[in-house]
Amino acid sequence: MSSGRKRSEASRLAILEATRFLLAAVGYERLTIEGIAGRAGVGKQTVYRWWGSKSAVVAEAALSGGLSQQVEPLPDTGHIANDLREWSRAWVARLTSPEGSGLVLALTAATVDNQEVADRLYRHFTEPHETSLLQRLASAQRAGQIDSDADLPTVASTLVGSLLYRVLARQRPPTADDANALVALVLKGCAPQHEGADAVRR
Amino acid sequence: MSSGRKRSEASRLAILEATRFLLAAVGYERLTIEGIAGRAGVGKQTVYRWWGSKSAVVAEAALSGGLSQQVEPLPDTGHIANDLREWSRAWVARLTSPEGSGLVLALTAATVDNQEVADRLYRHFTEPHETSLLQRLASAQRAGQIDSDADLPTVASTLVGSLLYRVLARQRPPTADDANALVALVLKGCAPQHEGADAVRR
Amino acid sequence: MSSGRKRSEASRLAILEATRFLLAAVGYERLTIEGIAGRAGVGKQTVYRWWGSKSAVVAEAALSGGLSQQVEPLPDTGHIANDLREWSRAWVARLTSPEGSGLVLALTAATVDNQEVADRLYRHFTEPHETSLLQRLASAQRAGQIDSDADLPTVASTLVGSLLYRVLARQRPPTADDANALVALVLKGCAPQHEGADAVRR
Amino acid sequence: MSSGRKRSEASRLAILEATRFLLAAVGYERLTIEGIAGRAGVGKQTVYRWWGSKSAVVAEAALSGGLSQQVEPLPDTGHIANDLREWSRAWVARLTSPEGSGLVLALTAATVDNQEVADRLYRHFTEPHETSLLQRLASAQRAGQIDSDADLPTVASTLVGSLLYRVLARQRPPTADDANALVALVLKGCAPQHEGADAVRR
DNA sequence: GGCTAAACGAGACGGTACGTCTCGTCTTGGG
DNA sequence: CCCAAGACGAGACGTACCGTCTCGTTTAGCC
Repeated sequence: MSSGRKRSEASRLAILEATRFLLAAVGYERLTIEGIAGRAGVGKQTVYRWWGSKSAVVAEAALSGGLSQQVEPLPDTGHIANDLREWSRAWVARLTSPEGSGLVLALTAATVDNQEVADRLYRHFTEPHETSLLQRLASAQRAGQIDSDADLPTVASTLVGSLLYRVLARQRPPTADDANALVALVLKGCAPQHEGADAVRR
Repeated sequence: MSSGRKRSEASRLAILEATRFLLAAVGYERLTIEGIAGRAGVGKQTVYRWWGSKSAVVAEAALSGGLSQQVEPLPDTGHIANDLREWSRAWVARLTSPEGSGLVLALTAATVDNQEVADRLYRHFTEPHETSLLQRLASAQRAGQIDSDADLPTVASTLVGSLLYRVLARQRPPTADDANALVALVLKGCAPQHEGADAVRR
Repeated sequence: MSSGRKRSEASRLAILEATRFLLAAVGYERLTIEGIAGRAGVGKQTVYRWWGSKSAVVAEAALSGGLSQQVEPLPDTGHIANDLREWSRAWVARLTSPEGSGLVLALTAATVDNQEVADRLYRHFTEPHETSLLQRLASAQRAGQIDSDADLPTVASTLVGSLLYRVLARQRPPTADDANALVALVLKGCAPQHEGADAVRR
Repeated sequence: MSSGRKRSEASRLAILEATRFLLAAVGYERLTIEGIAGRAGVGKQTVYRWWGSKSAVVAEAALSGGLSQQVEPLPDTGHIANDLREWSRAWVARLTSPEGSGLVLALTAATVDNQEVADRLYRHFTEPHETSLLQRLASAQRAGQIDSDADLPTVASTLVGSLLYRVLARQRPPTADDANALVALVLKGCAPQHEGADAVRR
């Protein structure tokens, strides 16, 4: 019962790096496995051995590259509005940077192409942001800055999705002002109900 | 100065129909011009003569097919909450139907692939919904049901984008309850300010 | 009822020429369809569209190139021994020339690989030589220079095959002397049986 | 300092056996080193360590398998015609058996591919037959059954090569009758010259 | 009503990339 | 030091489509 040669970590990294480079250079549609293998100095089989589809390589390349590490757990200064504004500012900046928007488009294409990849990307890329938001919102809720009846998951996914949508639409990319407007809208939407703040009442 | 043969309407329709069929059958990634031409009983050149790219055919096929006609201009019963709930219910139903979600995915892929197509799709597919929402919201604003300072474009695009995002994420598809929660959040977020409902202010 | 574009004669010829060149340059085993297509300036599909296997291209390339045209119909000077010596000299010269022997090896490999190609090569390459020999032998038989009971097909195929075998064995290639010895052996083997067996003498 | 593990005879035999099996099953062209190693339950490296090329393995497999052992040294009953007929009958039977003809084709392909293998195969496979024939012919010559001037090597190689050629041509395989006709032709061709039967001499 | 010219179906063309197979080499760990 | 296992870089396989380019064959207007 022998074991054979070990998987080459150098090749793995070269493939992911080449994928990231080419994704930025030519976009998802024009990205090819042959191109990746060529630029990584690797046989095509080595790509197929471990990934089996363009979308899978792209997913792992994106997840192991920049962009996802920085899921910094949202500051908690005690002031939810400031914290959300800060978060949204950073999120928008990242989404609208050249690499960021390109990556969002590529990952979206991969998501569209492949359910399994969609799951993986969601789990490692989008969900952490929602989770992180959720925790901060819950903390604000406990602090009484947010209504105790508020539907926090809806709030979180609205914040994340609404901005992503603006990037994907490829029309005017979202600005810091858009982000602030969104935060304002949503925060007021879940503000605590003391006396007369019964907006939706009727 | 003769004019030559006219463009064949039959071929045009056959191509769009074939595109719609194949899009549903195999998805955007595996859709090919050759496949479209073959199924439409048409030469490839006839496709290239009038469209020139996969994404362009897909865009026109989608826009000329179902889904987009029904941009009914949002009911105005005078009760904004009810009207938005009704709109969101219909919107979610359409997005989560098998054809609907498939089409959203395909159009997203086309949008990602091609800026020009992105513009066209936005203009004919998404924008009308936002516009229609916007008009209803403006009407509600005039009726005092919505705060006069509310940022209506942000409200509209949040409603549209937030639900689209949930479809694109391909995780749990949005439900009528999700839609209601979103409407409630957003409506409260732009409710009129009576006196001290200044939750976010401080 | 349309017809589509016609087959390109230029491509056909370029492919056959490239095949001949590469066969001489690298041999049958190292000949590739990609190499042929590349050197011919042609898409691979154009090769596969019309031939479908390496051996088939090689067969047609060989048959349409040199070597086979020259099945000159064997001189008939009335002197069978001289005529056969002349034929065998030319046959050996052709088989042992660099291109000749290379081609024989390649065609043999193709023959081994593919029965259908074997048939075609036999019919167009070897058989004509045997037929041509057979006719000359029959003429000699009528002239009384060859025994009337002689088994001419055996004689012809022995002459052809015996020399080919020496080329294929890739040991000492056959010489003019070998050819003469073979002719002498075979001619004596079918000499007329009268009294003094002076058939060929005059 | 130590001599390490000894070469595994079991692996060697398994490789040769697998080669023979696969040669019969799929032919030379579709035979692969990986296939051999796989079927032999052996690492590829073990094949490369000891042979280094497909043709080399095939050569050794063929030589160490059936077909070659039986180079029985030709009977000598004192009657050369009978002995040659007996030999040719056996030779044809072996060449035209399913395994025999397949092996001839495979070995021919190997011969074509590789000069070194060609030498080895000639030396161990074809030459012994010619040598054995040569000895019997020399004996007949001494017995006066064959002309003293006869070119025995030509006779022997004609007998061997002419029949091999018929197998390689892959048209009608040679029969016992063909063999007899060949023997008759050749034997008459080197029959002793009684008086003035010097047909070919001048 | 014949002429001309563009659009049509068909399908071959030079290409690119696919995903698979095999090559010959290299690495690992067990015997 | 040999071996089975098996990953590796390389590159050919045969297929699918790309977008372009002929081919006849309709099918309009226009004379």
